Amino acid sequence: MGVRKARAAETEAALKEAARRQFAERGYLNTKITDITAAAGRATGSFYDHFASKEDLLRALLADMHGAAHDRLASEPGGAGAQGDHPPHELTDRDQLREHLAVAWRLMRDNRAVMVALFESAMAAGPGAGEMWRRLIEDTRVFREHLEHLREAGHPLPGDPELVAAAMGGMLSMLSYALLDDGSGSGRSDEEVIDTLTRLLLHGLAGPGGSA
Amino acid sequence: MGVRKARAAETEAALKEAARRQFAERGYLNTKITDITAAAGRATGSFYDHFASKEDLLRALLADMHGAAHDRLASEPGGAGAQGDHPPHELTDRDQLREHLAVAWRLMRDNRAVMVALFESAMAAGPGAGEMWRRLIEDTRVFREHLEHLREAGHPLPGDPELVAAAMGGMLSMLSYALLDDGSGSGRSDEEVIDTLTRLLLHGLAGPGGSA
DNA sequence: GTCTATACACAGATAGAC
DNA sequence: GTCTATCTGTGTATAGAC
Repeated sequence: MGVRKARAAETEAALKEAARRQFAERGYLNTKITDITAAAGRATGSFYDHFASKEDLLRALLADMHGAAHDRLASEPGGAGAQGDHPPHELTDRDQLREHLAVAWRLMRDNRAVMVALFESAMAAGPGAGEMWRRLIEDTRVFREHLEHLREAGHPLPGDPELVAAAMGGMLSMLSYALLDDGSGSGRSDEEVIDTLTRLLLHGLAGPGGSA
Repeated sequence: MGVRKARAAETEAALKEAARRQFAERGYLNTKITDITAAAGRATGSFYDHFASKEDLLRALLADMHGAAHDRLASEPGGAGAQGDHPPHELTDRDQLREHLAVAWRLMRDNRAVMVALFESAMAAGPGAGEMWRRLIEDTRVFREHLEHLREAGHPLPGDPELVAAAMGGMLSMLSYALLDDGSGSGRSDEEVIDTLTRLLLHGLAGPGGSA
């Protein structure tokens, strides 16, 4: 790779990194192109040598995230890979439910900038487009599949798998957006949130016994 | 009231009504002042004779909503009024939980425009402001209070009342935003959603028996 | 590829006639 | 109070020198 290309790659990386920082702290909608270039120490015009628009940049960030996630999965010990179906699975098992929620929560935390951006982007499209529902369904595919397996195994569910999964996903994304701010007030630990959600989703408000 | 004032009131009402329609179908952020005036059959400039800004208009719509809600409560048979504390209450009772969820759901449905607008408005403020968390806490005050009563009565909860209430509220608002579109695809009835949420929140995924 | 300077589009808001 | 016409501010995107 030539020096010129290296420089270019460096600039592109700087822009992405700056964008991530800006999105996480000011939000996607509030961040202007000039905020990103300024934070990256580059000129405004340079932005367009790498990305066609803010939306295009977001797509790039999303691709990076997916790539990283894929790499991580591929190097896992168990190595189920990208298949997505891990065999013996019950979402009604406390530890396994907790693990699923923890994975989702950490994913959101570690990629907060992209999550925030996608969220705001979908929101700005407005309702009516049904964009929000589409994304919710898509992002909770894993939950839905687990629930369908449960149902096929004869376990009674609270409702249609797709709807239940969407409800769980909505709870997660809303909470993460609202309180996953860098040290924002609330001062709740990841553990507290995950434990609380696990208990709520496993046994509900009535508690384990169901005697009340 | 003179004819002139009546005309003015009429225009203001028309603007509000048009805004509600526009917000509900295109979203708050996407709706321009000119969209509202055009839909109301008025000139652009007239808008500012009644509202200082789009945000100001939203505040007015919110006030109207609160006013209507207050009136409705005051004319209720039981008539607990605006006090907010209805005595014998257990969120662990199926019918009472369902009723609470149904009330919240219907509120969101009937005031979809305002809900959407508030949601998008808070979102546009970006995270970091903690605005989303603040609103979530505020809007789930009733849930939180019920949960605190339960806790004081010795009932074990999934976690801190404020957090559990926020989780429930987040689930509700996210779902309502995503699928409470006027006849938008999904084709789920209010009853299905409310029943599903009731079951999920009452007994969780493990079901009533807790035997699994 | 990166910069500076600038054109362009658009939404918010105002001025002044009626 | 309502209208038409217009100004302004702001963010996106491009042009052209280096």
